[in-house]
Amino acid sequence: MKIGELATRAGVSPRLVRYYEQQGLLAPTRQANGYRAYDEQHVARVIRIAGLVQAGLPTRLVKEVLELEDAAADERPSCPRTVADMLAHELTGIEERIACLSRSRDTIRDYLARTEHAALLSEREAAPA
Amino acid sequence: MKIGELATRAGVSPRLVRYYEQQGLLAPTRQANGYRAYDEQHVARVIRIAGLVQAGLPTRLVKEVLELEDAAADERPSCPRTVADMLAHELTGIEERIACLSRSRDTIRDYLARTEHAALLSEREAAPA
DNA sequence: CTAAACTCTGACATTGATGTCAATGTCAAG
DNA sequence: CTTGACATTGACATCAATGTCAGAGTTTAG
Repeated sequence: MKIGELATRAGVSPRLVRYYEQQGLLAPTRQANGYRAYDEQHVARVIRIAGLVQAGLPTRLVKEVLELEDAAADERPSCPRTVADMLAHELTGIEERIACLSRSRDTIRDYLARTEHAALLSEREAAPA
Repeated sequence: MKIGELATRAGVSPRLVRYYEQQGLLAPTRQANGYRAYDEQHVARVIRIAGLVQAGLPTRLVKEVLELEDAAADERPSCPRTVADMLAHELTGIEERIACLSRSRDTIRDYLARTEHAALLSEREAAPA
């Protein structure tokens, strides 16, 4: 699959896909003509990348998380202490973000529930965005 | 309290505090000399703002969420349908971010647990950042 | 009183994530 | 073969979030 299809399926622009590649987050193969070639896994990966970036992680961090997932098959991955420290630190940051977002979610949810538009909440469940 | 103390206590730069004000997120009073004056609530608010921004919400959204919280005291707040729609939409976005971050959190957590540095996890609980 | 530390405003710089445009190549359909 | 859609690279533009600096006033410590 070429970049246009990938981008459409992942819901981003081709430009962004190239940017992610430039940041080392994506490594498509190339066809003889120089076109980038993607497969199904790349679609999922781009969606994941965009989600993390959207959630406030800098691409540098996204890269590390994805590398972890890639290496997740290893049973007992080796990991120098310094890297482990970094990850533990990042983990804390992520947990803080989750806590912050959860609070916002509750705020909005409660608010909608108390307005005359509570129906929107169940609507969303029926037909998720 | 003046901007310097506020900034220190909230863990951000004075510059950022002024920026948030400029974005309509903060409305300090002024002393006779023109200095901005803050109270305890402002400290919490700035921390909250920084957290939301850090978590990937644009200031425009942060503003709306905070306004909601401010008005949360109202029992049956009125809310035009269009605004409610917007909020419902944002709620979905926030939920997606939470899901994405949660997955990253699990990835990192599992990874650390499987390395020889699992101890870092419990360390963090003892002495949170 | 003076010097250091802080504040104000306003302008300019930067970084990260994207968009856009240009010049060129490729491919598929008519 | 030609035209239109899509690809490539690279440069430039933009927007939000911040940093930094300058010039001027204020406050506080010595």
